[in-house]
Amino acid sequence: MRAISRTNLADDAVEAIRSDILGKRWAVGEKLPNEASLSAMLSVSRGTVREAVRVLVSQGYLETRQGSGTYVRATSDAGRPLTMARRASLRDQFEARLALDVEAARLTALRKTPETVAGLRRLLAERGSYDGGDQAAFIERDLAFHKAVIAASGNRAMIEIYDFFSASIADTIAATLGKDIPEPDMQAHADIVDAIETGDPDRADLAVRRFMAPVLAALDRMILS
Amino acid sequence: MRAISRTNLADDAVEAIRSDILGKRWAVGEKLPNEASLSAMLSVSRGTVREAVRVLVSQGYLETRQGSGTYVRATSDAGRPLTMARRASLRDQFEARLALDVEAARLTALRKTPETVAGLRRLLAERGSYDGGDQAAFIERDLAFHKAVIAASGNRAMIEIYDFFSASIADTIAATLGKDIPEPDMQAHADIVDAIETGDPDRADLAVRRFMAPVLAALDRMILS
DNA sequence: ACTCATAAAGTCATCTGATGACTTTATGAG
DNA sequence: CTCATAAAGTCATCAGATGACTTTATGAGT
Repeated sequence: MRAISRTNLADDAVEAIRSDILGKRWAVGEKLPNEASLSAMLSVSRGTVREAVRVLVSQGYLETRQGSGTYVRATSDAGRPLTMARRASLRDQFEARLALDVEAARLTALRKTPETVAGLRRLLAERGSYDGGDQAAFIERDLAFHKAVIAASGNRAMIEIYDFFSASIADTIAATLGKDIPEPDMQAHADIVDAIETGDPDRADLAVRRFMAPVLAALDRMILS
Repeated sequence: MRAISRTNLADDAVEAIRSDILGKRWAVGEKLPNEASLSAMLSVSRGTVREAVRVLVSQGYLETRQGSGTYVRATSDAGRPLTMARRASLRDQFEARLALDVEAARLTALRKTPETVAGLRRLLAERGSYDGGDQAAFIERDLAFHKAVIAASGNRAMIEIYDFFSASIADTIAATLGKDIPEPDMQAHADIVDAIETGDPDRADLAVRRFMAPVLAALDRMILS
């Protein structure tokens, strides 16, 4: 079955370069390697590099100057194309995420393979439990797990929406709150994977809701206080 | 130093093709001439055509299928500035909508007031049943009802996401399929309102899923055929 | 006639190589 | 030291070829 067959070099190149841009590999105004170098770095032809670069130019990330080079115009997609639900409250954003998390878990349960389940368990092991150390890193590992559940559903629309939200939320959380948000424990995470493994969408649904309930409750307390 | 230095064939090609799309030269779902033909029509090389087409794909106007051709995905730029999940398949988009519909119904059930329920009943009455008349108008009335359910949840994030999808999907549905998609009947709609009125989120959840099931089944049949 | 596996044709995906246009840098005469 | 000019670097565009995938045409077998 198809699911996440990315068979498209140019799109891969777009994401690779965009990722480097968002990761501040090059500063704003800085020049990228020339087309031949990018071609070698990404192991694709120069024509494919050009297709990728032109997409990023059309999206405002890059700028090309003939005879000179290709330059970074923006290292963040903040103000850019998605003026969306960013102004929505944190509570609203979490609820939207919950909607995606639940449905993705249901779909993943229906479409799971032994490989996807094994992959989720591996990510969960890598995530570990929060030991009070680097919080940002832990949140990142945690998000990686949840994004993997979405990805396993094979639904591109949900993947993209979730990506948008996770970036936005990570932003908000990091800056405004820090603590006070209860981190669902290992067992709650494992329950989701177990439910997916059974292939029962209703169980997967329930596991995700149980997982998110404490977080939403904590948000309500913060809003009321 | 000119600001309007149009000396860029690929950008010219993008605008030429986009203009033809917005001008409805090709309907949604219709196939464009192949790359060689476009190359000849625009008097540019095939590589330049590919760069232009890829930009339009990234912006949600077109869709390419290897071995088959390039197809129009949307003939309007209404939904901008969300360049997001437009490339997802129709099935994926419906699944994402289902996720929002279900969660919104749950939240609405929890937060309902007599006024919101009355408002939904009124919209449902206005919608009526499909009598074989103006299809676009009916779809619009139908969407109005579902958007009202989302709106009643009070969740701004979901409202905005839903708006984005409904524009995109209305586009696609109207042009590509027309019939063959079963329209859930009056009773299924009424069941949702009834479930919301009870205030039981699980019942609301179930009512929405029952409502959408036939549509998804129909989509599967179309995909398989 | 009808079904269905298979061949053939059509189309996008990608690579390689080459030429032109424009910009930046190096050069050297004055 | 200045500055016109050559040289080098880089993007813009084209042409041709091969591979991968999809759609359509074909024809044997029933």
